[in-house]
Amino acid sequence: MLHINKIRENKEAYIALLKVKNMDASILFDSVIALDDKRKSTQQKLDEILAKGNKLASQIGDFYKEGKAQEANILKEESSSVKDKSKVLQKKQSELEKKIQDILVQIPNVPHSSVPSGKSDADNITIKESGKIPTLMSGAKPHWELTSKYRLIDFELGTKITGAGFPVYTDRGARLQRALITYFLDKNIAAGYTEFLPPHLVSEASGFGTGNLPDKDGQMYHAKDDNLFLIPTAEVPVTNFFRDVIVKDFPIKCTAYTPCFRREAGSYGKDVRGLNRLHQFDKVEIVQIQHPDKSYKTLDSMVRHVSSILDELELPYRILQLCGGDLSFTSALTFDFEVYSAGQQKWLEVSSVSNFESFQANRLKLRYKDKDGKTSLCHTLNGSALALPRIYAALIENNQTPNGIKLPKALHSYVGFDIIK
RNA sequence: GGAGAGAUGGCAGAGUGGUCGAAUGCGGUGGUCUUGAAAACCAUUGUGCAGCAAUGUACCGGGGGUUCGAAUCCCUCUCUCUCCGCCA
Repeated sequence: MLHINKIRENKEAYIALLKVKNMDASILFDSVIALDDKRKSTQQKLDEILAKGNKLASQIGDFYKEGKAQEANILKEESSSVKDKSKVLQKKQSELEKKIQDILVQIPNVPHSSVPSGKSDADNITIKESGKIPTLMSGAKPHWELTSKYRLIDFELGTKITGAGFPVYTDRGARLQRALITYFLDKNIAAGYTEFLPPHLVSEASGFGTGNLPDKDGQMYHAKDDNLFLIPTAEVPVTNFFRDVIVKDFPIKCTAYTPCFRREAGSYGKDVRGLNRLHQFDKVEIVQIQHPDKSYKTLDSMVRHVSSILDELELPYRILQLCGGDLSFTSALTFDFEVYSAGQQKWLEVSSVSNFESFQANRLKLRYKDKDGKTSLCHTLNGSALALPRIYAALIENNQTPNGIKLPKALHSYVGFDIIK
């Protein structure tokens, strides 16, 4: 959520920038500023009336102490009428506040000035390509055939016990999954992140804190009896650690492994085969809370960090800068990582690293104190490091040989074997 | 699941109708002292909104009510703790 004062200060610039997100904000901005003007003047009137009421009340108290009941009674009447007036204004005020809030939550984050315009993912800009796209042996297979050939994942068993999109990892397949989780966490810890293992269900309040509720509630699984939601990403619990917090030292760096649960309502068709799109998958997330002056440096460092992991896994990947049309509601600047999965000859998104600036922090009331003792909103950033299923898919597809699947060196000590035969 | 207790500032903890935005202690910050540090002592130390400021106003878990006046009384919701039961 944008802060009203920032909209006031940067109105024209924001309107121009939001055009990159294919949005015309001028009418919304004008109406929200007009409402806020009204809110301010109402607040002033209300404060005056309340001040009067407070004065009267204490005068009445004094009269009683002095035993002047009659004088007190006269003031009581006056006080009552003041109270009636204040009630009217208070109601008006809270209506104004609600209207303002209703508009503000509709406005997406302002994109960073470097974000290219564009309508869809087709307009994203490739800013880096790394690694060689492998030429596979003849008869190379997509991962859903490999997982069954080497008995790594049992999709049917998952369907039997739960439903489609809930795979069962078996034997070496399970060990590979667990190894990847540990490996990613270790890489993140080595980069200075502190590991957390948060709950996998969150309250409604947390859902609001990260903006998953009320807009995207159809995407989360809901345990209705207890009104808890299964997390769609570790970002939800971890970011909510910092709800109503005043930060003392920057940066705060968190990493967390969690399973992620997504209903994926409305998505169907091509991309759902194998590991490409699941209802439950594992992901290791990185989150940073940073001073506004440093958040873009931090974003770069997070991009480099994710790159270094993919380098070490010897996976070919490319980094895309998302165009305005593909940028999420909350993000100011996002880099997507895609790995090339040679068996299906496709680029698969495995990470999305974003700077949300103060957009999330405003809703969370996540602030810091500057040197003058003023409180200001922090910047929040997050990214996947990394999402497991598509990494898994690319790893086994790209490394398939006639003799089996050869795992990259970095994983040997984690998995306990170097080839899957 | 049954019974009870509670929710106050960064933390601990007083306050049961009117100088309470809130005692006191701890912690934090600044200072005095010291070669330096510790100790001691002094001062300072919540957040939002409006205002250039002075200041005003709101906030004692959330919402509602009683009253001229509520942290304090009433209703309601949420959460936490203790005991019992069940249980990984």
